[in-house]
Amino acid sequence: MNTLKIIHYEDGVKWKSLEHNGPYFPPEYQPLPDDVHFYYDGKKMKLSVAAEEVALFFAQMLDHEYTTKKVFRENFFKDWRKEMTPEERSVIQDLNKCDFGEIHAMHKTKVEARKNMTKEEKQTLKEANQKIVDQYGYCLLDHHKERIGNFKIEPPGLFRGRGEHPKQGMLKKRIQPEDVIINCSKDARIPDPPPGHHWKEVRHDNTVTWLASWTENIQGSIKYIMLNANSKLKGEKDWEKYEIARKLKSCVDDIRNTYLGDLKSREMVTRQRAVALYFIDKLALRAGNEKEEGETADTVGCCSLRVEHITLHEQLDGNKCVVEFDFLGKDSIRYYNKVPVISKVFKSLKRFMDNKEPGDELFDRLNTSLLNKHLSSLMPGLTAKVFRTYNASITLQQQLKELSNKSDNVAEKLLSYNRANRAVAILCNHQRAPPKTFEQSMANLQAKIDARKEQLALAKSELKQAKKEAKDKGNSDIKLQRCEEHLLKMEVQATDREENKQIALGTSKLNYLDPRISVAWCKNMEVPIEKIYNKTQREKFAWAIDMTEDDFEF
DNA sequence: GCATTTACTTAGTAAATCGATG
DNA sequence: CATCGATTTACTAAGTAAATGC
Repeated sequence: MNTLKIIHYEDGVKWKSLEHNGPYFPPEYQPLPDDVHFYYDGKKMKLSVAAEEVALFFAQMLDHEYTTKKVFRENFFKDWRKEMTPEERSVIQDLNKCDFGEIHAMHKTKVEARKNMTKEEKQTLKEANQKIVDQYGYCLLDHHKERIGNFKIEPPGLFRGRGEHPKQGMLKKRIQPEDVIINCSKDARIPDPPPGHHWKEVRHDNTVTWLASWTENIQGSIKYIMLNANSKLKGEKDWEKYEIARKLKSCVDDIRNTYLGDLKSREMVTRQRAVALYFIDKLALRAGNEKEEGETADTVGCCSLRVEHITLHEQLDGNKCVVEFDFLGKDSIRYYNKVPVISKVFKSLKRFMDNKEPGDELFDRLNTSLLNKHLSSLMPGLTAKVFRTYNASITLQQQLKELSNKSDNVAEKLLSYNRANRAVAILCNHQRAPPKTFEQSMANLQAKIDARKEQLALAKSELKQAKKEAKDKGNSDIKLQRCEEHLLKMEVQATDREENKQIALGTSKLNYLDPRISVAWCKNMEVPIEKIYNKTQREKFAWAIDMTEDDFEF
């Protein structure tokens, strides 16, 4: 357990043998039935197959907010016109004159029909899907059968970037076998391309973990077919990640002293680096790589913060030296926080912002590469994101210790667990859109609680009466207890749900919290592991569930 | 006991990080 | 140093299962 890296093979080699059946391709486009029409400027118009397919992509999304956005509409229209025949192109010049109504209606009918399928039809469909999974969903890696995470080629459609993405609405093209690179071992059977097709390339690169790849046409980036999270390869990588974070725990005090000392440096780079590290450590900010302007939504992380993203307050809400953050991070999720900082950091920030305007970088001498180089010199394997893992996991461990009691019942223990989990999610700014039916379902639950309370009160008085008349057979006592338990459970549920309105627990659970902390907690608290990890999660964290004793400490 | 609502799971894929490459 | 490639992290939506009400 002391060696950090599991050395399986010589450097960089990920496997010795890899065999699979290639990716699964989405079905071909089925042209619209003859009674479904597209209209331009009020006139019926039969589209070519290529133009029709793209029209359907748009029509399918008509209920979505995307289709009301200017950028989305413009990008879509531009790309759609490229798919048209010259004749179509000369007619169709204005998206506002396009009537997708019938196509949209047809789509909705189809969705409805799928929902209303009989049990048998659903069963048939399920079996067909299972057949696809059986055929394409697994591979042999070093003679072990492993599940593939995403074995399907992404179907064509309209690009749905997050936030104000400049490329939203562009046509994501259909991928052909001729676009796909297959990776497998030399001695493996090469997967058959679909009939009449060939692969772009077959290579045998055992220094990577992917089975197939293609280049996507929106950003020109590469997409990969990779293993499921429960695979040995991914599991070991995950374990390594947490071991590095634990190693940070052992030297984090030194590192903190180092960057606090660096705040006094005469070198601008060093001071900027120190302040950035202070943020990354204290606030669990992401590194913040620079991004190409105009290619993606305007989002930032620590190193790419600009002056308009922070406001300095000498005094705010009774605190001194408060930094107010307001920026869009990964996935255009807003980060808003008011944080009291030490005065040296505050003064440095003021200096960094001198003579700068909105749009200028706060840390103009710093980038993630520089920062990570420095970090790796402090501890092998240390990068900016290790701080997030470390701070997330250590927070969970602390919170669990603080919040949970052995004497609590299971529902209360789980509330404590969720609260600890939530503290981490808040730290990492993992948000979700409040569920559309949140208010309603909250009101429903409250109504049920009230009803139960009433019932309980009634039952209590009845019991009293029964005891008085000495005709109680002892079983209404138990009934009452059950009723009380149920009420408590619902109240706990209500609290939990309310507190969780805008917070997503999944991301931290899956990616930041050392599962051994949770496994040890379950053992200690005598909570079944199934209560905190569902089947998928148990599979992913099988390594931790197997190896962890109740005395594990992160 | 069945239909409907609600909760939970899984799939899908975009968007980050970070080291390698030229 | 900028770009690229591989891998991890992220949220949303669709699908499915469970709970609930009639």
